Amino acid sequence: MPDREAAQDQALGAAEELFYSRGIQAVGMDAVRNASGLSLKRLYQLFPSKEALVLQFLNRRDRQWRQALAHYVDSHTTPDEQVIAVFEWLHTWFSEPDYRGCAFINSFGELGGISPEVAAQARRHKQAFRDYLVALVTATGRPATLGDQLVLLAEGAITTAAITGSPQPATQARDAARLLMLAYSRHNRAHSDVSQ
Amino acid sequence: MPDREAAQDQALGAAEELFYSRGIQAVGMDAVRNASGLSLKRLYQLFPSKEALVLQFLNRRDRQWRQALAHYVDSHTTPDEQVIAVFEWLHTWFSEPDYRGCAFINSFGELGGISPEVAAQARRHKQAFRDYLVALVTATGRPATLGDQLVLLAEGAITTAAITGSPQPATQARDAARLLMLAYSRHNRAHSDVSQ
DNA sequence: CGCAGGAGAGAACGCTCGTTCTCACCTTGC
DNA sequence: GCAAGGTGAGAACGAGCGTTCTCTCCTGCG
Repeated sequence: MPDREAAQDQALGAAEELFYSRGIQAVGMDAVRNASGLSLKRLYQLFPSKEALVLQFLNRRDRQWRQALAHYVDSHTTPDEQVIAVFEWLHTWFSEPDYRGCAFINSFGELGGISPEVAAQARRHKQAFRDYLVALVTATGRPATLGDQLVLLAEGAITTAAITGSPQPATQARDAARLLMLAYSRHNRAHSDVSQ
Repeated sequence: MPDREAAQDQALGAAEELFYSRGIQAVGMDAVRNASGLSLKRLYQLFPSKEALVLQFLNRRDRQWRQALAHYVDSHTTPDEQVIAVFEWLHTWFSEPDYRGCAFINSFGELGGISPEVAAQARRHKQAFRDYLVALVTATGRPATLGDQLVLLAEGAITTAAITGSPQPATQARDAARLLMLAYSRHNRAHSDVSQ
């Protein structure tokens, strides 16, 4: 049984590339077999079913995505810069040549209606991102409300960049984020009243 | 040949409900047959293939969605109110019991990687929404830049509401939109400088 | 009244998918 | 050296898909 962990990683790597670029249902286990170099038998002793492979793919993707984001944000020092860094990182992500949106939004759209596990995984991922961004925002002394608004800008940029094929939404979202941060800055806070 | 148009509408109505709630690939032509009450033979003489049915479904959905939005917006008078009305309408949409996000984002995630036609249809729909919102924004005397930012808020609200299952993102997006409109109002315009 | 033609219901076909099985082969411990 | 068990390659299987075909029935017109 040579290196179960390495084989799993190889399978998940191949599955990620295929699932992300073509969608999940359009990719058969034969394609994963060919791309990973593993035999079907080995694949099925590493993952009991395709659904298990899909869930582990989402799990791995969640870990890697959040880690890459946090790594970039950590390279910035002030809290305000760290919030803006999120949108800068989005821009580099959108610029990847085979960028095709958020794997969790895509999976939710494709399977969320028929697979509660996939829907739950998407929910967890988005919740984790929201918690992370809200923490960055509250570290600047601003309210969580702003964090939720910035989440919407980021999510909107993710799907708009995917469909238009341009990284520009990241810049637009960053500019809007700057304006909202200004609106919520200590100096302006007393004057802000957006209630009807 | 009794009423080809009515039969098409019946088929498209059934297809819409199934495709939207369960995804496209998960719905077979048999399911469309059962839901529409049409025979398979009739279905195939109305639409030459499943792909044609899918594209017409997206076409119809685009028309109906934009018409419903425009109808709600038109019931408001001032340009500023009309912009905000977009987010109010989103809230009522998100509150529908079987809301499951934007059919075009979902279709793009599921089939955009393997069907250029589906990807193009999603692009067209989002472009039309963007043009509409930008027109509403410029009618208030504010720049198109703001329109693009509000598009991101709306798109983010659409997916966040779908995944979390709550209509609350519409309210958060509306509040953020109000703040951005304030930031871009004539009074503040000279002082806004968000460049790095 | 008879018959041609189209419609409905669903069986059938070819294909692909997820999953399992076969079988020859290779390793490995005694 | 050899039995035993695990492996790889791919065939096989059952189910489900999109699509087409069959067959029966109904309809409407001469």
